Amino acid sequence: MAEQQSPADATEPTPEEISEQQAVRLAKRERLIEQADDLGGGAYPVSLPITDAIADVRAKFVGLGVDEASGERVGVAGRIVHLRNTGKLCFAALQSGDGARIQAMVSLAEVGEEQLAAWKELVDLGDHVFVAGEVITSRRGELSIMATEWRMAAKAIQPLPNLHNELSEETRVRSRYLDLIAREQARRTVLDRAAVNASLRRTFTELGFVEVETPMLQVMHGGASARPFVTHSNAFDTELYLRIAPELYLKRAVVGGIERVYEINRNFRNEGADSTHSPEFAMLEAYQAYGDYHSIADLTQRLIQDAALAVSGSHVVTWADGTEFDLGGEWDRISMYDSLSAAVGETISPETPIERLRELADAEDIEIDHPLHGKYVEELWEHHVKGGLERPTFVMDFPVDTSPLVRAHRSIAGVVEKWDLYVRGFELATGYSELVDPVVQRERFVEQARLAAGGDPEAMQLDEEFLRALEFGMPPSGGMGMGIDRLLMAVTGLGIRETILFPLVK
RNA sequence: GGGCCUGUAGCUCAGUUGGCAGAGCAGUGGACUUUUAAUCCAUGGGUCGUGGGUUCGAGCCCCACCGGGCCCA
Repeated sequence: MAEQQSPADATEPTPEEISEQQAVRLAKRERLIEQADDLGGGAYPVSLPITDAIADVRAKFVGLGVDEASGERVGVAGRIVHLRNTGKLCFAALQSGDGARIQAMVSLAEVGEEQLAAWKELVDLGDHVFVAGEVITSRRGELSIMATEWRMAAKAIQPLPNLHNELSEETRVRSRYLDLIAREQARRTVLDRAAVNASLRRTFTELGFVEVETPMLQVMHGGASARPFVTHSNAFDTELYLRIAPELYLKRAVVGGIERVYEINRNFRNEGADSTHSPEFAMLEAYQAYGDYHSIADLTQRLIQDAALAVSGSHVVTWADGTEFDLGGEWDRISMYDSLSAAVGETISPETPIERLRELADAEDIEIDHPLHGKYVEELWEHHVKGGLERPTFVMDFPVDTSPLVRAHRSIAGVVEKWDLYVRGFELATGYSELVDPVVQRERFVEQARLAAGGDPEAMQLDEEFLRALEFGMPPSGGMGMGIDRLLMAVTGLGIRETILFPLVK
């Protein structure tokens, strides 16, 4: 070709920056574009005469035998994940986004010398192509389309990874799009997550709950104990916080009369990031006026069981590694103090002196940071009871001094109406009978503010606006929070990095 | 925060005692009308994470930094 440097070359990567394979493919792209009229519309045609999805063709012709012709024509498009040619006959496996594959056959007899040569010269593994032709089966019985026409649908400039090896863990996470092309489980996880989200919303809707969206950028951060991300608003010339929880706004909604309210959205916590903690994570919170921690436990069990049903078709879910896990039936509700008492062989209650708790902790070499009664009880409980929980279990009635924003138990002194739900060994959700007395709430906030002033970066700020809302009267309510990523882990058995489509990576 | 492992071709990985940088797939040229990770012939491709150091000589040894992973706290 006599054509010299075109102006476009100036903006393209220099040869030093691209691999040999990219250079080859860029040249093929140029040819497709230059000879668009002869080559079916260039490298990136705007539309293609597709008649059927690959999966539909597979389903429709499932009964076709070996080396048979159906007599029916289709036009399909897909990414080439396998490519062979034998001189006058070429084979390609086309894969659609859902992973469905079909074989395309491009033969001299059907497309002619020119189109066959163009296919062999210009089509690479990884390209999206369109083929139209009769649905047949090959001599080996493979369902195929004997092309009478082919077109480039989207030319790939980067070579596809080798699909015969597993992608490295890092490539999977950093280049999830490749993971999705290569791995069925990656595709399934995306669908499972969507199914879980849809199921949650469906269940909430059936139960009369209203979905709202509350601020992600907040002037005050609150609703949880965690370090926030700080950002700056130019318009207000003030610092803003990315929310650590939606709680204080959802409660305002309840005050305003949205009596069954929930939000599914992202929270941000400026803390350690590792394989089980992501700085941003999807969270569900729900509040139910005239409910309490019992009714909200009922709700939580229903939400999770419905989600399991949506993903697995059963309350018995099958994890990625093949093990079955039963999320069905009524889940146990055990008391933290009672279960701890049974485990250590003596009665532990809110009246148990802290000295005795310290002795029990020392005997097990458990180190405690904050020497509160409740801290000892929770640590001892985790040590003695938590590991033995097999079935999903609500652990109820926590010590008051470690749960400052929860309503006191209606009949047991020193205990609050709070539960944690343990599934598969980790804390999946937490629920409360919400504290709605504005005077008590203010006292607890003041205490938190005192801790903050003392340098505790996780302590809550005193949210005067929230307290004012409470002073207008919030009905007695149950509330719960659940991590969506953890729910996915419980239902699918995957690790957290697998459940997040694009985890934060440096 | 501590310990251990890891980074080499587009992808997945080898690389011996410190002595010419390797394989499979992918690519390029050729043969082949039924392939399924086809086969056969020929062949190109490397800032060995980055920067220092030791050495006649460093992918390999030492130091620092960057990225990733595992265990512990």
